[in-house]
Amino acid sequence: MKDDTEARAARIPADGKANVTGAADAKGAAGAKGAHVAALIREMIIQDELPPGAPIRERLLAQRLAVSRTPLREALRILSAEGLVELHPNRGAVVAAPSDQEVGDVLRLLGALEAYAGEVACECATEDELREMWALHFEMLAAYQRGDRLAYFHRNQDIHLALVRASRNGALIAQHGLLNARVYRVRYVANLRTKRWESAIKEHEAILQALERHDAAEVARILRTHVTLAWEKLQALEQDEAAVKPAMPAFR
Amino acid sequence: MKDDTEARAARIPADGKANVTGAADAKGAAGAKGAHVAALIREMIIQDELPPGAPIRERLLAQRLAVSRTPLREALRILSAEGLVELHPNRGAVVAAPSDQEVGDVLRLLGALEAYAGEVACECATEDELREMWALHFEMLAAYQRGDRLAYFHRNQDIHLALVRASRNGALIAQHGLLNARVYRVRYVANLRTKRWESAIKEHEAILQALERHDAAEVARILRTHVTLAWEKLQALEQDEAAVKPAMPAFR
DNA sequence: GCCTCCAAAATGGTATGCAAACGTCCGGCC
DNA sequence: GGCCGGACGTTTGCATACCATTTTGGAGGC
Repeated sequence: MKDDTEARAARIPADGKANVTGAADAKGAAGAKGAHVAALIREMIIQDELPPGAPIRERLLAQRLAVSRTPLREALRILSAEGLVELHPNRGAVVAAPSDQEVGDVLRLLGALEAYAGEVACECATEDELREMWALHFEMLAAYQRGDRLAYFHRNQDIHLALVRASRNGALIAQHGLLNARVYRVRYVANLRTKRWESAIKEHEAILQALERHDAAEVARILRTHVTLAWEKLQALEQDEAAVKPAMPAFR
Repeated sequence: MKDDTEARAARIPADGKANVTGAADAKGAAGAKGAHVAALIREMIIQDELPPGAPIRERLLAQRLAVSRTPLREALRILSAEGLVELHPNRGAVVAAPSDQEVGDVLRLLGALEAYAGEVACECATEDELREMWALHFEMLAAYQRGDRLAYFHRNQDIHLALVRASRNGALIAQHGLLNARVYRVRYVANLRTKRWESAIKEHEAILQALERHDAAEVARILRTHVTLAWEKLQALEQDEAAVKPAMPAFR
């Protein structure tokens, strides 16, 4: 078996080809090979080809990506700064496996960021931007009607991305993209497993309506909790499962 | 003249030795030589030894830091991800020289982050943490009385750092540290040049009092604007100067 | 049978060498 | 005199080779 990752079940398909999270590599972010390799590995991590906790063997991965170890190592340093991999000195790199605590921290932070973005967007979003958000919202509704959870998830992400972009704050957009990449996989899984389609749609509608009303406080209020809700529901769900089967080993 | 940076006037002295910004290198942040070099360069940038816009010559800087080019290049990739240097493919690296727009973006984002941290701290800050913040506040007052702008600036930073830490959100603390590093120098200069000592102190008092009252909304409201105020005042000041001497070349 | 210690293999870390790209400078040409 | 073009030097980018550290397998002793 040459490519053992092919067998993984939890593979996350992306309907686009790359830059799934909208991680906007800022202006001077480099265009060297190392940055390109970093993007490749980032996608591999997000799509669960490199699952959390997996050790990264430099020589192996380098020859799989058909590059030398030097650019690969540069890529790992970049991803480490982004929080997607953990570097253990003299002991190699592993794909970051954030604890529940850390995931919660990042999600709460994301919620605060989006809330702020929403407040700013209330003041400065254009008609076109609002229209585009509504369009994405309806595409999301369409995916909901068809039961297409993947498309639903991506339109959902697109809406949040559009909202953040409407803030016109480059630093905010970049930070949001980075943090989003760190929890992308968790949110995807949470989206698949929880049953809260309807409430999320209602919240989105409320957000967009509040945006049109320029009701910044309301936008912020909803976004704060909206971002973390799916995850909290998933945690509750897992606790229930754990209560049913307490003998399950700590597999995380 | 061998070391031309020695002659710079705007050198920023740090009374501690390192980690001036409290940039908390997160858990798995690597302990290899590359990360160490990155920390060195970060300090050099923050302390204005490497001024914004300065090109970074790999061989030169490598031998000055007594390391080879490989770890130095890794360090540059890290700093690029942090937004402190810009990498131009095949054309080298330069110290990031953020535009006024970008500085404003980062500062507004920082304000939003601290506001959120303040809200959380309202709920979960301990008595000890509050006492420590008051202690730092009084140290800041002492520096104010002595006219020691450097100590004042550092105690000021310490207070904000303590506030963010009180949020107990690792991701928030880390992001705050990174963003803070990007505007550290600007804020230092703004602190030196503007005359708003008193109002800043009043605001800090109001923040701490609101914290004790668990008045999250008030804490957030003040912090939002507090962070950007010094910078805005500096911009107004520079515009006045520009109005007086309009013939000044575009020197930043 | 288990623990400990040692050695060898593998892995990450660093340094250096080579190739390609960019900027610059000088000379020729219009 | 000004402009264009080519050659040179410098600098970055990548790859490979070497070194240090860790880990793992096994053999010996308790």
